[in-house]
This record gives sequence, structure tokens and C-alpha cells, in this order.
Amino acid sequence: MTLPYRLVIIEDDPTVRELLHDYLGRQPELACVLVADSAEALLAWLPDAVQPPQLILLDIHLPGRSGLDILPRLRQLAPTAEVVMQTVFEDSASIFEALRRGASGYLLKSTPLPALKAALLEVMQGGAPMSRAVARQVLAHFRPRPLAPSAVLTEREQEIVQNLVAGLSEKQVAQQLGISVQTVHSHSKSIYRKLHVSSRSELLNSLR
Amino acid sequence: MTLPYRLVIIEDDPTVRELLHDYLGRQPELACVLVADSAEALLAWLPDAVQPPQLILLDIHLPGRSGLDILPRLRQLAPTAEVVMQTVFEDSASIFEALRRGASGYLLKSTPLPALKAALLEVMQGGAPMSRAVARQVLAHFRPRPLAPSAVLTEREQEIVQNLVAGLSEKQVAQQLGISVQTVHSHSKSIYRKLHVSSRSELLNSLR
DNA sequence: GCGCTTCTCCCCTAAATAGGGTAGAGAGCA
DNA sequence: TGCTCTCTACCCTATTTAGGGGAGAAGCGC
Repeated sequence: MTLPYRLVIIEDDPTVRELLHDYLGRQPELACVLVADSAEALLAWLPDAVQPPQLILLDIHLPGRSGLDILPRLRQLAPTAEVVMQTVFEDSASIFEALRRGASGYLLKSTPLPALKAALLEVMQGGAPMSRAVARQVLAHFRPRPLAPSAVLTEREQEIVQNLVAGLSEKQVAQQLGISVQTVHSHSKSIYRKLHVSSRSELLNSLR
Repeated sequence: MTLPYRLVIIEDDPTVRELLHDYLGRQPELACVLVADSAEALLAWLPDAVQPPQLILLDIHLPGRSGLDILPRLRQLAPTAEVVMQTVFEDSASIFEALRRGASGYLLKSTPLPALKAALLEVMQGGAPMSRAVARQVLAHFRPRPLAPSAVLTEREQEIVQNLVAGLSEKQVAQQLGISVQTVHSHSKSIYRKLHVSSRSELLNSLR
């Protein structure tokens, strides 16, 4: 078989760390090249590493600098490494921040060890493993906000809103829908009145 | 065990359809309440259905109306149903459009039958199954765009861009940064020139 | 010093947008 | 038949944005 993937485990809880080390270290597909308890330890080790790690399993809440904070630095020092975040939190802020900063996977700590192993291997095969709850939140992020639009606005008005927030000018919206600019303007006036905003800026903000 | 999930399969290729029907129909966790070859058949059947379906496996490229097109209508007629899209395409436009319109999962047609079954069950458990390539594209969507801004624009200009795309007016940006409206305007002129756009609409579009 | 860039602010005109009206054509409903 | 709602389109004025110009101050490299 091919060489095992060089894996780094960063986890502050000694019990959990040993559990991960024991289990993942026994897998023939993985080789633990570093097991440490802090982000600082990882950053200090990276320049001395003979070979850069391919996989980094990173706890998100660590003493000192959090796993989130070191993500950008990590991408500088080990640009080829895939980072999988592990956390007990499933708040969307942490999730999106981690993804934005370049994590390739996001697993809850409740993930069973075999599933964790599978996730690590999936990352190396070009995947992006996410725990159920995480994947749902990521998906929900793409849905249009059901705030005001769906209930208050007419179908045509929602159509106009979609085009406006997509960045089209009123003129472009008019062309797109095959109606006059004045009509688009009339609709946007209604929209602004219904959503209690008074500019496209506010509209964008209210739908964020 | 609990009742099997009521599943609808929409697939135009007769061979594939029968394959899906055969395999998924044999699973004790699933009950195929409708197997059809077109989006129209599904829309026509829904009002007559004794019980609404819980799961809809929907091919994205269908003769007549595409699976994408009927998603909004589907969410009206069967708001509680979870929709899993299946396709040979993995272009990001289709993916994001499907997710935006309310799909709960996005699988490539290359997905093996057992994995397909697992994905369907995962949806019912609150998950959001995605094929590897799809998950990667979804994740990549959260990364900051390395397009023009970072390379071409100055630090201050990037700051202005962020505020502009956030939906603030030039006046608001001026207040935010503690400078005059004219200065903000000067910056945005430079930004437009550098990014080859000529309105905020185009700017939003170019950064999408 | 000199040139260059960046950030700041101002001038101008033209175009787009905001907000206030009015109004006709259709659809749906009591 | 009226009534209401929606979509359509136009009128008006005021504000904001776009795009052209110029210009001073500060910083950087040669």
C-alpha cells in the first residue's frame, strides 16, 4: 500500500489526546508525526519538521491561542496540509469562521473514532467531511433568508429583490424581466416601504 | 422498527430508474410511493397523494422542466419533503442554485447504491449529504476570493470595497472610516478603474 | 532632491436611485 | 356590479453615485 499520511494531532485534554493518539496511531493509513497540546507547540514544531504534515486534526478551543486564530498562520507555514477542525461547539459563527480561514473539514467531538478516521481519509481524497449538524448549517447558509420577503412581498416583488441584491441595476432588472425601468422603480418603492428600508444599502443589510 | 420513509424517485433514464427502484425499494427503511420519469409527473401526482412524500430523489437534468426549475414549486406543494438532487454535473452554478432553492443534499450519479441509501437516511436524520466533489466546492465558497482585491487594490481600497459590498452607502463608509464622502468617492473611482467595473452593481457581480 | 504612490479633499457634469404622486389594465372576490 | 390587489407605466423633485478633472501632504526608494 501507499505510505501512511503524516498526521498531526493538537488536543489539550490529555485523556482525549491519548485516546486519539492510540486509535489513529494504530491505523496503517496514518502516521502521527506530532501529538501536542497547544497551537504554539505546533507552530514551533513546523519549521523543524523534516517533512511537512499532510493532515492536521485541530481542536478549536485550546488554552492560549485558539485553533481558529492559528489557521491563517498555519496556511503559511504548511500550505499543503489539510486541516480538520474538531470542536464541541456547533455555533455557526465558529463554523463559518473556520471554513473561511481555510479548514477542509469540521467535525464535532462526538464523532466516533472510526468515523473520525474515515473523515481524515476522505479529506486526503479531496473530500470535505462535515458532521451532520455542521453540514446542515452550511447548507442553510445558501437558502434565501425567509425573514420578511416570503411573507410580506408579492411574487413579483420577491423577484425584483432577488435581482437587486444580486447586484443588478434597476435598468438591468428591467431588461432582465422585460419591463420598464419605471415599473422596476415602482416595485422597489413598494419593497422599501414594506421592508422599512430607504436605500439599496439598507436592503442588502436587512437581508444579510 | 419505525415506518419506512415515503420516497419519490424522479429519473428519466429507464435503466437507471429501474435500478434505483429495485435497490431502494428493497430497503426496509424506504418505501417508494412514486417512481416517475419527469418533473411534471411529480407535480401532477402531489395533490392527489394520500400522504405527502418525505424524501424526493430528483434528477437535475430532465426532459422538459429541469429538476432545478421545479424546486421552488416543490417546496410549496410538499414543504416537509426533503429533496436530494442527483446529477452528472458538478459545476458550481448548478450546485449552488440547487442548494439555494432548498435542496437538502447533492449527490453525483456516480454514487454507489449503498452510499445513496445511506445519504437518503442521513437526510432524514437531519444531515446534508454531499458527494466529495460537491462538499469541496461548497467549502471553497467560503474562502475569501483571491481574485483581484488582494493583488491589485491597496489596503485602504480593500477596506472600502468590504464596506461597499457589505451594503453601506458611500456616506456611511465615510462615517465608518472617519473620512469625507469625497475621499470615499475617490477611492471607489480608483477601485472601479482597477477592477474594470463601472457601477456598484458590477462590483458586486465581479466579487460574487 | 526627485519621482512615485497613497491617502486625503475639492471641483464639475451626468446618470442612477429614492420617494412622492397618479393611473390604467386584469384578476379575484363579495 | 363594485371593490381590492397586483402589475404596469408615467410625472415630479431630491439625493446619491459615476466619472472626469485637480491638488496638497506623507511616505518610500533611488
